[in-house]
Amino acid sequence: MYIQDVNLFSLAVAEPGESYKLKTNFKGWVEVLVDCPGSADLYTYKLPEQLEIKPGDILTVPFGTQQVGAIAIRFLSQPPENLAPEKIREVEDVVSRGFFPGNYWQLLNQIATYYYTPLIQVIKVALPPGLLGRSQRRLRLTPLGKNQDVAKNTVIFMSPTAQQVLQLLQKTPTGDYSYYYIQQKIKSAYRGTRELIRLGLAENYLEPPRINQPKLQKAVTLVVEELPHLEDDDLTPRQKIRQQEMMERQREIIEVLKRQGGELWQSELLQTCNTSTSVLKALEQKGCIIIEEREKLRREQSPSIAGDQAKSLNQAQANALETITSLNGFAQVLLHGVTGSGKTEVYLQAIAPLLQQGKSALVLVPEIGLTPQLTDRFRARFGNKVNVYHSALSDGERYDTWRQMFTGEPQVVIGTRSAIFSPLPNLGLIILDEEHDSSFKQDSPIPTYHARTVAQWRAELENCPLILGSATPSLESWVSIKESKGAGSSGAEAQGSRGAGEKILSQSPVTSHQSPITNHQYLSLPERINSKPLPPVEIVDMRQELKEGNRSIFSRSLKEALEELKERKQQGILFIHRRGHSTFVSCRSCGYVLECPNCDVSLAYHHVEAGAPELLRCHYCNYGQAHPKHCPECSSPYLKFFGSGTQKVAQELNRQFPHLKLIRFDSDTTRNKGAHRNLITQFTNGEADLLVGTQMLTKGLDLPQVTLVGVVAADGLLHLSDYRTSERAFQTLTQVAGRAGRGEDPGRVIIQTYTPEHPVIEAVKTHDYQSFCDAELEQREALNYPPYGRLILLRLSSLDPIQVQNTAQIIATQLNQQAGFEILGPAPASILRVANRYRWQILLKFAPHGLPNLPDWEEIRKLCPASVSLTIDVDPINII
DNA sequence: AGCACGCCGACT
DNA sequence: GTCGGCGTGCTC
Repeated sequence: MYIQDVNLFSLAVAEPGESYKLKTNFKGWVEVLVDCPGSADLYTYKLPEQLEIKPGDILTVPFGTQQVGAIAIRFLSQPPENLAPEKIREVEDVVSRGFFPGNYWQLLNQIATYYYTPLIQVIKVALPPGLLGRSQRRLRLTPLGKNQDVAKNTVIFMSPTAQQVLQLLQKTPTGDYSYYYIQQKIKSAYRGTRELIRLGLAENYLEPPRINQPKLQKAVTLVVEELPHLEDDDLTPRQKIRQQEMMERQREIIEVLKRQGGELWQSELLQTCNTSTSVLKALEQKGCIIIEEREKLRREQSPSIAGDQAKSLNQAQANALETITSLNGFAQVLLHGVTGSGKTEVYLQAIAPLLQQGKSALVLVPEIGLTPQLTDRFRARFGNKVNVYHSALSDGERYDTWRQMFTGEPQVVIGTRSAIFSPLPNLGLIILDEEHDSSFKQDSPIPTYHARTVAQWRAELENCPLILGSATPSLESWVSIKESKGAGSSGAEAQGSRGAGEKILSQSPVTSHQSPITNHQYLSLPERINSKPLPPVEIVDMRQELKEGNRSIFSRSLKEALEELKERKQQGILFIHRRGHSTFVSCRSCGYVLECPNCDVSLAYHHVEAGAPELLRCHYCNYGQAHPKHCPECSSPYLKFFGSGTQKVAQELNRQFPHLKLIRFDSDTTRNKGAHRNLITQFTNGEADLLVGTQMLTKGLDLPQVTLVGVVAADGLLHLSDYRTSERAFQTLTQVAGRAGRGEDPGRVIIQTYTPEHPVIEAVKTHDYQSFCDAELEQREALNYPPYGRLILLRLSSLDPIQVQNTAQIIATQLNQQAGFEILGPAPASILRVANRYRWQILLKFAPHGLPNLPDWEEIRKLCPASVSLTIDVDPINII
């Protein structure tokens, strides 16, 4: 079911003689992949004579009682023998043609195989939403049913359910609902609907799939030079004046059109001339203009950005650029540049020549909303050749952007992980910026792909370079470079990690190394641009602060630095691990902790604006309730807040530093579209002194005025029970620290912690990526964790706590009978219950190369009762 | 995913 | 006996 290799390429070509025959005679049959879970098989359909279909086309086909989306896979010259001919139906229509060139199919197949996901599911993440439409069965009243009197007289003969359905339909003016809706409203409604149909009061019909259509708009084209002169003498003086006026109006329109190159959208034309369609109609009648429907591609509105020229590069940047541009064909490049080293400029200059050659480039970023600055820079450099593709676009925008990529015009696509599927026909370069970021991994729904892994495959298939850029590369990428060095020993002067690492931190402007075998390259930008130093990192031991009588959440050092901000007219950033106000609320009398009714977590306290009711919110299922006045357990009024979130820190700042203006920057305040950009603009305009926020602050913000970075409590990052915790903490802290001192003034970083001796803290303090990696990798290797071992996580969840647990046990027992991998668990997830679902998991650990005999997932899946859902997460990132 | 069909318990 | 619930399996 999962491994379904569909090789279009060889089949589309087929036997030369045969395809020739097919062309002249009967069109034959086509096997299609149907969009329908639980049917990964191919289905055979007849090819209607009037439809031109090629493998890879997206179709609609009748399937059971509905019409569903399907992909044409291959042609058959004869129907399958074991299939009764009368059962074969005809293809209904073609939705989109010419998608999926050869190696794109291979990519999709590879993903389906590697991530144990049905191919159709993979296709679905690659396509823009709505392309694979499905029909909807609907029920509507007949004229008879709409007639109140008739209906009233018939009601007495009807069953209660039929009456309910009738009432429901009559309540809406159209008398029309989908079956799905009716069934939601009324239990077992279908018997009632059948009755209504029998009585002739209602009828059902099939609404064809609503497929995203290109948006058509009226365009006006000028076809004459100027308004023809016509005199009509038979008019009264009054009519003459009126005609003069009209012609004046028309002349104006022609002038405007002329100025715009003879063509404009009707809506824009009407707006600029402040007129109505009647004038245009008249002009059309005279044969001066043509009005026609034209496709209009919806694109995200971008603020106009001033053009921008290539900046001069420092030595390291120039070397990196030279290496990248000299690459021919597939190569994987790790661009390791410290924060503020100017990676973006290298990307921009690497892309520019590609566009000249008519090729396109793909740039993946962790979260598009978080990087308005990056997209702005690309737009400033490449103007309208830049397309942005991410899940926050409306369906229409996504569809149009997708079609725009499809045209083959040389362009730059910037997007989040799903943009790795952009259908760019002539791809010259793929860039993953901030490649260490975990949002490149999808953990639900399936396929649980990692954009970096898919990017590697795609770059290989397209035979183009892949650049992985980061200040804190993932251990996976780091090790793959190390391994390639070990493999390609010829001419390698830097043997092993130690040698390479010393180079990174040395004065040598760039280290470059190429392995002839794996074609991996390491490029380093060890210095910030304009030779700015990395900011010194000061670690504050909060235990010591407490000992010396400072009970505030701010250390004396941080307080001092905050005081200085205003004096020096500089700006700062405060990093807090959590959003909200307090992480939990507890009763001081009985110790009761307020918990989410749906999840096994405590509720976080959110302080809403003054006057609004105080709110408790679950950060897992978003459940919310009013903050109670008294303890629900013992009625004591003494409820206390514990743990600090962004809100509480902001409050505390306002209290202690009333003169500092601050902006809160977390998912609570950036929820609205564009809020992100606005807050950053406010900040860069100097409307605030301090930016207070969560993880979001770590992702690619470039704010030159920031000199101070404070981490209120690093401990929240350090003590999670996940093998990746240290890596993530190091990355986050290094990235936050990297926001300081990017401009003229030197920066300063203050990290507060209760465990200053922690290795992560030490490494962040010394900006020593290398020794952190060495220590961390040693541990990973000892325990066979990635990148030295591979993991597959089975996630089980159910509303029934007993059934999941039992199923997990049964599966684990079954798996234990096979060799070749280690099994951890079954274990309850660290938060057993989320949104009322109980979650268990089983972790499989095995050697990275040469797959062991992995279990037959089909068999495993059969062990799951319907009430238990099972997700197979390959190379999981979140395992707690 | 829908939507058959068919089996089983509760009721006229 | 029939109605209405729900589990199982099929859709070219």
